[in-house]
Amino acid sequence: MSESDLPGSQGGETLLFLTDDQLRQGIEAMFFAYRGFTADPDRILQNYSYGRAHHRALHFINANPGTTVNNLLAILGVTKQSLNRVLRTLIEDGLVQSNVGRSDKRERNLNLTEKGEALEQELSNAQRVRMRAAYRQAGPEAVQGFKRVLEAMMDPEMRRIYTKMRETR
Amino acid sequence: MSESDLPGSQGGETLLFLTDDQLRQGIEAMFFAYRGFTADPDRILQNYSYGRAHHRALHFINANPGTTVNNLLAILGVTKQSLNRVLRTLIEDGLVQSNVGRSDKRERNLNLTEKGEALEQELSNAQRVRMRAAYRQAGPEAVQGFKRVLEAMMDPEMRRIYTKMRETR
DNA sequence: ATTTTAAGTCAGCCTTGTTGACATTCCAAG
DNA sequence: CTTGGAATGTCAACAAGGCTGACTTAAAAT
Repeated sequence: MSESDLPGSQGGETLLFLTDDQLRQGIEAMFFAYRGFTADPDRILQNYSYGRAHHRALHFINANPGTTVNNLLAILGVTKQSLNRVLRTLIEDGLVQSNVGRSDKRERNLNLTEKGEALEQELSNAQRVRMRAAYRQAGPEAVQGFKRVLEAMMDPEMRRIYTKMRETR
Repeated sequence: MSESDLPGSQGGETLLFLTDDQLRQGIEAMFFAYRGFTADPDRILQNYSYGRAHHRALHFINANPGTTVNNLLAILGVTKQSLNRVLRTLIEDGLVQSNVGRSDKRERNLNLTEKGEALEQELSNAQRVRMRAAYRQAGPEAVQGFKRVLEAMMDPEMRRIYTKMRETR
């Protein structure tokens, strides 16, 4: 309404889809989809009386074995007190192992134990099942686009971290 | 690793992109992108000492003028106690108006006041700026795919609500 | 007349985020 | 060798926003 009553397309750079309503739809799609995205792990976590924060820690320790606390803080974007609370219970419960760094003994290298890997697997399996179904339903080209838009939506620093992680895999 | 070493594409139904690593990348993309998605409104909300919950209420009242509390509960997927806490402050602060229903006097019809519309505009403007930039960067085909995957990721009931809202617009 | 529904409220609990203060350990620079 | 600063961890207190359970009021439906 407020812009772009322009009709037609000009191949790859249309403005047609940038009406406020189209953008609102995208916003709502993100909202509803994110709920689905977290629903399955959330259900599983209840059985262990853990929360989403525990899942995130498990996920990124698994993705970056031997990572330090500081690095994890940068990825998760929370305070160290917040992370520490979660990390402590995971260590106490024997899901995460924290080893003093070899070169710098102030640092802690974090790794999943077998038990930790098992839960991480259970959680990400559930999440992958939904992702796989969605990908299959939407088709390969859609998946390309999906990732392109999500990447463009990230804060630059997060995109940097995201890109680095996918490279070292 | 666990499936699909099949090479090549078969036009629209490949399995190539469904490796666990590809799926994990999608999961991480969702995580990092959602942070970007909420970052701008979150910053604004601090100035008013409101939270994300207030934003969601404002958004969906704006999108469904005259909606009832029950309807809003279904959309947001929270308990009425949770919603009521947020709604009460918005009504007290004069952002939302609650009117007894005409046909059914048990119901309350919720609408934004001018003040409420102003804040909703400020918030969704900030969010749209980022969406618009991301859309433009990714291109129109990508946006199509983005929405297709997100829709496929929703719980069926949420997809129903999402679809209905976009129709009545 | 009774039951059900919509809305609201009170109390209490949990998770997960925040600040601020402070201790410890240890690297590195002066 | 000492000292400054970085990395880690911990304590306390607090807030937002979820949750459950119990209960009231008003109005609609049966």
